[in-house]
Amino acid sequence: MVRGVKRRDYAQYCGIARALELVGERWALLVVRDLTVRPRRYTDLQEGLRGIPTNVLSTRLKELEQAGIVERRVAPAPRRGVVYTLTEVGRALEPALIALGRWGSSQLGEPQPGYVASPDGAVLNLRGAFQPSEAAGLTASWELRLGDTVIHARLADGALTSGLGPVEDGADLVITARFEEGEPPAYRSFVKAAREGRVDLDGPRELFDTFLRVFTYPQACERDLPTPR
Amino acid sequence: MVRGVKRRDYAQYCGIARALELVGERWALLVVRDLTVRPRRYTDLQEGLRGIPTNVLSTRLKELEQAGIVERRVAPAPRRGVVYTLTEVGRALEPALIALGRWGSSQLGEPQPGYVASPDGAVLNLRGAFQPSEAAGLTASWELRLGDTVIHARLADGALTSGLGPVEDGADLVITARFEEGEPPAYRSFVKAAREGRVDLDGPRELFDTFLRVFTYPQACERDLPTPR
DNA sequence: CTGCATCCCCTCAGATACTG
DNA sequence: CAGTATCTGAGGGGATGCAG
Repeated sequence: MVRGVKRRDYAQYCGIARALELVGERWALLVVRDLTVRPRRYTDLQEGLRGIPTNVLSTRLKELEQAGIVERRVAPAPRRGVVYTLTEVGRALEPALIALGRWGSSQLGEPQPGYVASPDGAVLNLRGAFQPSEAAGLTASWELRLGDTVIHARLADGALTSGLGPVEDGADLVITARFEEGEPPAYRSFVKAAREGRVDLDGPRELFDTFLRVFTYPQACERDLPTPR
Repeated sequence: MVRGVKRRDYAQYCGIARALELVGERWALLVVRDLTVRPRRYTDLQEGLRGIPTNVLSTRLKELEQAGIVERRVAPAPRRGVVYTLTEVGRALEPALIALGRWGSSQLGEPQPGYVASPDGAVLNLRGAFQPSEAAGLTASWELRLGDTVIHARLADGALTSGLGPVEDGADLVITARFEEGEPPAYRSFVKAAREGRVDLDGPRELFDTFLRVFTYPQACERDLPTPR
């Protein structure tokens, strides 16, 4: 073992290797994903990341805090407790998350039984599906309803803001997905439903076509999930 | 354990989670990084990823091939052997690699003793440093010499092509870094040398300033910088 | 309740030796 | 050159305990 090199380091002076050292551990980027959308408490994260062992979540949060990516704060009077947020450094990971989500979405097969979908994941996948070139100059707002999950997307002269919850002062178009049995409330499922016409619209129909152009991409590289060995 | 969910899966119907299932294992994205720049043999990869255990490299390559990211081919007559390349799906990971590298570069400290730098990593980090807005409409070519590593970058009306080796029919400007003792031939070290004037130029000086504008981003702890000759 | 810490178990990574 | 075989230990998965 060379001096100055911790065992789990890659020992490469490279941005990609450094990124993987900091957020390459298991579950780490999913923690960042959820915190990118909104601040969360420990138990919120446990729910959004269903299946994460409590000791792993605890360890990741400490490591991410140590790395200056996550901030741990004690919440004020009503609903006291601990709230985790991203630092500026942590928020700077969003482009990487979006790029990974863009690629991974193209590699999603059919939802497996037992698969879940977190609202935070849906927001990030929406942002990954966004096609700026199709949105140039547009101004409009949409409200997407994926089961209990409500997402807003607003274009102001082609610039996107998006997040959880409804659009303030009403969306131009509300799109409610009619999910089938067992279909998780993921963004990908929402797009599938929209393409197949399994949606209810409240607003001008042409804005629905605009939505499909601006917030989806051709699912060229589709493939099935590998069969368990 | 729920049916249909392998133990190491995240069991989330989310593009980011899917990406991490496919390329989130240790060393996996670094293998893809090296293959993004050029096809490589097994031993090439071992050298570029110094420190990777041979059984892990072997396992990762099989997994990546299984996932349709990497292709294994037997090379033709001269220099027979096995050559690994990326598939279309694998090449589609480049934006994610670049985004991760951009972020990770901002988190790189001083090079630790024992750290190495692969030529392939330098190319990807160059692409991550590229600022399209600063390059709009520009046409020019640079050759960067980082020790034994030679990188070319060519702008054609603002569009970048880059890779290893010199520019065909000569670069407009050749920039040779004068590295200090122990400084690894990484892109970040090259930028540092350039900013501190530790470079030799062969070509018009104004193209050097253009290079700094187009291929670097502000890094922490910037100070007044001496001008190179 | 929330926010962890501790336990055991087992998988996978690290290191090294060896082979078609 | 392109891996396989084997051993060991770190770290993740899962259940449980417990303090504020």
